[in-house]
Amino acid sequence: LDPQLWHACAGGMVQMPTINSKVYYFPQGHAEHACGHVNFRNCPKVPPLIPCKVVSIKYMADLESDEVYAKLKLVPLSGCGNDDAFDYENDSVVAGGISNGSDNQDKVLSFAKTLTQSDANNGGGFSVPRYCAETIFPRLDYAADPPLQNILAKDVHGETWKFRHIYRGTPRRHLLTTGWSTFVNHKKLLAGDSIVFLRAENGDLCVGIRRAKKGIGGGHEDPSGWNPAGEN
Amino acid sequence: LDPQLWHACAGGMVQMPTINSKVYYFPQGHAEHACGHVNFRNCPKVPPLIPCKVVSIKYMADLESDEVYAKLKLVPLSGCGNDDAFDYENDSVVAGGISNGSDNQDKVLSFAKTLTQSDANNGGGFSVPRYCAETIFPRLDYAADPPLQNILAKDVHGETWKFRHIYRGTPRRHLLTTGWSTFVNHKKLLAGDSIVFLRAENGDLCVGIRRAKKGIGGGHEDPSGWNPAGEN
DNA sequence: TTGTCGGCCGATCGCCGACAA
DNA sequence: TTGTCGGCGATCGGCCGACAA
Repeated sequence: LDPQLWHACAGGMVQMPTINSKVYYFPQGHAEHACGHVNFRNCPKVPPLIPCKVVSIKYMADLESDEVYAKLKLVPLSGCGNDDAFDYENDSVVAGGISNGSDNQDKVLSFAKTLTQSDANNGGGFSVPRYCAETIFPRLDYAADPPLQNILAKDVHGETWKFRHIYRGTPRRHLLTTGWSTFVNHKKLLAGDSIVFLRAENGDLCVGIRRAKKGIGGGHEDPSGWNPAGEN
Repeated sequence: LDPQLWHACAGGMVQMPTINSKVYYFPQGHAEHACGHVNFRNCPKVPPLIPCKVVSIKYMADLESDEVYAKLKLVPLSGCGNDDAFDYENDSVVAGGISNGSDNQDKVLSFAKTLTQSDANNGGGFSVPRYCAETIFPRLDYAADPPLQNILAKDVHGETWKFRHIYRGTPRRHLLTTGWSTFVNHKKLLAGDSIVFLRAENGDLCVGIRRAKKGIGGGHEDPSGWNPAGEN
């Protein structure tokens, strides 16, 4: 999975350390994200935080939901629990290296839009914000009437999706029509979920999705749905 | 899962031992049905057959395919490998007890039909053989024009399916129309698969399915599709 | 600029009797 | 008796511009 697409799907709030950088591993924080309850009582020697070095990073995407996640391999920097051997004041910890996939962002453009009811209704298509159509999508021949093209986009699994991109209506607007509802149904998208379009360095168009936060009070989103992905 | 419905779905060729009856357990035969290869070389002491007593039987149905299977709990009758302690000549082994669910068959009627192309095509409904409609389905009021009724049938999971049963056409024939294609699509039925209707002792109508044999030369079926289930 | 709506057209679903095996 | 077919009417998917936020 392309790290650029991965970061575009994960959103600008997600930062990843670089290989060989130093980080803290928080066992309790990790345990809180486990599926089942993790009981530390039987192993009371677990320290609250463990200085580690990042050995490897695998950018992954769930096969069913397309949601992105990462596997990090961490190696403790000092002997177990011997915190004194580690320099807490060293800024290189945590700040040792951060990558949000935007190192060459001048070349990698991405855009995220939260789906409206009209986008998610199987009654029709997808309203493409002008910014997205003009900066991410392939150039449209505006001499045609109406201007239209077929666009191909690869998802996080490398699967290609085909959409009909048309510029029509009064006033004119960009729309995805044929192919869109197939995508919505197959990915089980609902109003509130987000879609990410990304133009890779090689010119390929990619598409990712970001599920709406479930649970209570999950994340405040800009209600305008204007989320240029990958920006701070 | 009702043993009567289970046997109707399994078909007349399937016989089950009764609880406490004596049977032979064939480890090699069992291994041949395992998903992966079972290697007996590391345990060469496994005898070719082991006399056992049937301790429990659970009638099951696969949650996805509706295919029926059973879990048997067997207890060896003698010390491991000491075959001499067992009376091979005793007819009670294997013949100790057989149940095919037809103990009170005079009350439990069932019928199986192999689906034709016309039945499985989502273009329409299901041609109900007269015998099935008249002996398994609820009585139809032939005074109406055309005679029709809604029938409810429980599948192996206890889920209820609704079908419109109508007697129409020239010449007259029994059909299932509304509700049938929903059932076919949900169960992913194909031409060649079989459907089983069963009238339980309490009068409830039940429906089961029997997938077509895959693989090479799998089972010769009566091409007429006439398979009164549960009969010898 | 773009979200929602009603109109409308074409495709598909599915009910029907005709006909024949 | 029942499997297959063509017809056809109802429903639905989905493309469209109008309109307003």
